[in-house]
Amino acid sequence: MQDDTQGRPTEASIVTDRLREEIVRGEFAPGTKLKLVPLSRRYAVSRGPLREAASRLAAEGLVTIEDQRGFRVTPVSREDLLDLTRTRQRIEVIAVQDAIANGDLAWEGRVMAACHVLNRVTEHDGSDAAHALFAEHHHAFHEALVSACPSAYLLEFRDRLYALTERYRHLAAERYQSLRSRRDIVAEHQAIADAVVARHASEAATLLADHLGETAATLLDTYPELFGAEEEG
Amino acid sequence: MQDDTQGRPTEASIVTDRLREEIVRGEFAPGTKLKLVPLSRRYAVSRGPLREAASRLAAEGLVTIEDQRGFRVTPVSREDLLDLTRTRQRIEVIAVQDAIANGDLAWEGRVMAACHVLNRVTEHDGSDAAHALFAEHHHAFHEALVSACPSAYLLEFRDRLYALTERYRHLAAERYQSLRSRRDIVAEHQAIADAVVARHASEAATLLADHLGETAATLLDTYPELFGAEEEG
DNA sequence: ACCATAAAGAATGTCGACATTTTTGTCTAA
DNA sequence: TTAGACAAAAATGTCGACATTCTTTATGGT
Repeated sequence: MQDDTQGRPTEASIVTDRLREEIVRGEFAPGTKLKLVPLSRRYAVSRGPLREAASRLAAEGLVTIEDQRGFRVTPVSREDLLDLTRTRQRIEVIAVQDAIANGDLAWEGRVMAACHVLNRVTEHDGSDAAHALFAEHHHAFHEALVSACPSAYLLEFRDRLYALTERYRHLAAERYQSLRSRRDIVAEHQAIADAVVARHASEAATLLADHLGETAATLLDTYPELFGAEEEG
Repeated sequence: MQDDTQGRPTEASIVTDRLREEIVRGEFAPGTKLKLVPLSRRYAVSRGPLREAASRLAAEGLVTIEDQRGFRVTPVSREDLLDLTRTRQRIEVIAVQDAIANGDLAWEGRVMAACHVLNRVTEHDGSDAAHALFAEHHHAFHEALVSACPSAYLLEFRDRLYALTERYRHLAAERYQSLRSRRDIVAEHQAIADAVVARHASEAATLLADHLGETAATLLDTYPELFGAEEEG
């Protein structure tokens, strides 16, 4: 839990954010040991702040602590992705229904705006920049959907689950250049946005849950061999 | 996320558990600054492991980080308790329904056993020891209820919410000696256990949600003045 | 060839010290 | 009396060094 009204952030906080982002981007293989000396060179900080960062990320589920053996990027597995997806479906459904019940007009605007931008930006080419842009706006869209949910606890949990899922996406996308399925992503997003703005709660819930489920299913049966035991780092 | 198969735990892990327990027990007033030098004396460790512990607890919501200003016990408020309770109702309801759908006979046994023990131990007197015993078995009972839920993510989130709620309970109980309401706690617990074991999912959900809601309501309107701005430490 | 054992190397965990920032306390001026 | 500025004190954040533990490699026996 971090305060918003902050002056200079601490090195530990900075490195936490950087490390989180790099893990989510899949730049460390799952199960990789987070060796503090190399990392301290990479980030130009000592091991102290790094330990803090790893400790925080451990509580978020991205890092695993093995006492006396240091830190490790949390492994991935088929079972974990299934549980993650199922949980995310449940949480996001609650959050979006909360948002539908509580959202005002400005919220509707944010949803439509984010959806529009996302549609225009959805994987025009396969470049890295395009993928990053997609990831950014995809995140913004899903964030907008639930942004009218009044529960801070629910939203925070949702954020964590989102980050964990993103890692799976990036891991798959990184290894297999083009992560494109036969789904019409634009149509899915548009349908969700429409249902949400029309305040059709149960329809929105179904669409959103299916959307999340489809993503996981695509990952799983397109790249089934990806999620087994992972090698050392 | 901590591994189970561990040899000697690290000082940071030990102190994390101790600090968490003390905060949950309400031994630090909400909003209190966690001054590291006094704490390092108290736990006989240096400030390094303490910073790690505080960092981990921050991700659990028990501690708040203010960069360059150190750590602080997360404040309490009426709004926070309401959000916490509402979220907990939703999460626990899902978890218990999962458990009902997936639990086997051994799980039923665990529920009945924990309920029985809890009934026999429910606040016989007002002593500290009795209260601690009640807290322990109350925790065990609610844990047993959801122990057949197969989702690790859901259970972990539930644990966090439970700990946060426990802090409110202890804070109120600490200040006001006898935390006894007109509720028949034993009957409530028994009804939940019965519904759960009978696999009456929606009835169990209602009973459980009401149980949690009642607890929060009791805290709020018995001790309304407790949850405002808290003093410095 | 294989396993157990032992030594060497590497990485972690912890501490104490230093620099910087925040906080406290005091004094002055309006 | 209050507000603001300045100095002193305290607390934080960060680093580098030491001891311990884990890991790897080498060694020797069966």
